[in-house]
Amino acid sequence: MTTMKAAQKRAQAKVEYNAFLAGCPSRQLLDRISDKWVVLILCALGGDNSRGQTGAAHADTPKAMRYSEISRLLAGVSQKMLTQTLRSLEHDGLLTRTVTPTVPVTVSYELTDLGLSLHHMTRGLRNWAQTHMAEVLANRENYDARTS
Amino acid sequence: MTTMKAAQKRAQAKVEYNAFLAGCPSRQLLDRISDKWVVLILCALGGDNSRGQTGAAHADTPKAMRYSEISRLLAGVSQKMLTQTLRSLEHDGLLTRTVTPTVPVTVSYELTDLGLSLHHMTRGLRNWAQTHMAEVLANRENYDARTS
DNA sequence: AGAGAAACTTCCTATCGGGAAGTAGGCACT
DNA sequence: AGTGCCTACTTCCCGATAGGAAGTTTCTCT
Repeated sequence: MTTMKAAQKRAQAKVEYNAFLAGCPSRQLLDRISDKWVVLILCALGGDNSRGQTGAAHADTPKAMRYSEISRLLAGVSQKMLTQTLRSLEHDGLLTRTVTPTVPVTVSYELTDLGLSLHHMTRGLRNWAQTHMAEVLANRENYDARTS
Repeated sequence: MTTMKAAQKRAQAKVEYNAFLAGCPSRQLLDRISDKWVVLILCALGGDNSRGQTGAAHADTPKAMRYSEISRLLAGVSQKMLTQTLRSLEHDGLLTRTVTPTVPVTVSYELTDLGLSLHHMTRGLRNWAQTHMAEVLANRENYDARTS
């Protein structure tokens, strides 16, 4: 990693990434995005906030949200994890952090195009969880009954 | 009404589950599937094993794999986590575990239809990680340069 | 008899997430 | 003037959890 320009390196490396390899950067990236808080934050910022509309694809209305808004929507997230996860997503360029020096300072977060592209995946995950919940529950009962 | 058909039940349940609520079962399910080992195992069993083909969608050839095969493919997974994760996926009905009493016992794992449907999501995640790796790397450099 | 192989299981420890309390800095009310 | 409250964090402590390594079981081959 010395004389090659970053852009060149990236272009060449694209073919080489394989998330199954422990040392591969794409594996680390996959590890990071395979995180419950990452998925939920992307869903929140991607606009599929309320319940319902789980099955059908509907227009995304990605919207900027304030720290406290996200905190309220993602019931159960600790402030520490929220801040930490938002920072890492900002670091990777998935969202932008904007500070407005209002009365009490206002910080808003918004998905970038890159973040939006990942949002398509996370929205799918959330929808899957909600639509197949009943099936999974049935399978669990079944399994527990068999192994009792 | 216990005579409700599964499809109906699912359709109704859809409206009720909301992964944003901390207590909702679908939230717990989302937490479980938003796990790096879950994603990688599903990718492995779903058939997109080798490197390459990062961008284009290609035919899945879900295949049964032995414990040791998975262990070898997912470099870096500990035996404990592999066993644990496979059990939880079996418990939820995403894959089947088959023991064949051969010379040294052979255990093979295979995706169920439910697991296969989730595989579509996880494959997307893996592809996303591999195709956008370069972009993320660039964003990180950028971020670090700005905040240095 | 002893080695070896597959698929775990158990134990120990390092790391990580959650809970709660503390911080900054500006306004607003008494 | 001082007390208190607001947002968006940061810090600290502790219990839960992931990882590494070694042990277990059962059978076969040498």
